[in-house]
Amino acid sequence: MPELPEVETTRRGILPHVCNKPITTLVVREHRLRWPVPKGLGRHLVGQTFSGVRRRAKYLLFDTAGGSLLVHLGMSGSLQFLSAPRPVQAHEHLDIGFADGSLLRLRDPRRFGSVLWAPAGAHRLLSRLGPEPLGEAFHGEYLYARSRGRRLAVKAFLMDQSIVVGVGNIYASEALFRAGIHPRRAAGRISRQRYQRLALAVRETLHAAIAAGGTSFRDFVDGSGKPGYFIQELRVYDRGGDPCPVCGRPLAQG
DNA sequence: ATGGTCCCCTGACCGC
DNA sequence: TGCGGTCAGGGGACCA
Repeated sequence: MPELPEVETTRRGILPHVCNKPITTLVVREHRLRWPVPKGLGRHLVGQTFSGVRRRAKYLLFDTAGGSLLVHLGMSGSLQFLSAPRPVQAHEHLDIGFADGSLLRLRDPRRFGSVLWAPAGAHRLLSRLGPEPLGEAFHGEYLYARSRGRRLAVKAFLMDQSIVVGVGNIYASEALFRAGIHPRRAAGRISRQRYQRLALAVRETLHAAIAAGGTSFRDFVDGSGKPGYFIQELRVYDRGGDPCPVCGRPLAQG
């Protein structure tokens, strides 16, 4: 499931291939994603070029002169750049074709992803997002302040995209483990000092995952079809029952 | 405002 | 080997 490192890996993989090339076609084979793919999307894209590809939270924004294509990979989505067309396989729902014959193809078996249009780069879905975990606004003091009075589990708190973006199940588990915080502890009952360790652990975990090209759990591949290798570095995610890397006792589920 | 539940969907997994 | 049931999982919508 693509979280921040996987989305960032995707962005870096396709960025050199899709910018400043005239868009000639949009083919939508399946409109039924998380939200319907907008009918008028082709009118926004065809004849334009992408001037850049940005990431905000787990969203990719493909910028054009008139607005941005907004792509979320959901649980099972991946984008692949193809230098020439190749036969369409199952779950390959959408192609953006360029003048040189190359194309960008979206595959998403579970269709929890979304492809939307954001006029002027703004969209309702982007408006309530918290700070980027690798940016300056995210730090221990921030987490401490936002968590006061909150009774939900710290893991759910960390996965709340209005608190901090990009952290999902995998990296929440890993960061909490690295910080030595139990995932079910109430967010409001964790000390300032521990939140400082947690903020650091989130940053370190995400940086390491990006450096490894993301985590290929199930079937994540980057923009050129290559898997990521961070799965080899996961210490606790999906390892319920395995021995704890620190104390040797069996890890609990979730 | 907060927190809990439901739902979208497919593939993996399990028991028979 | 085949088949039906169950469940995960991002995150918005909805409800108490």
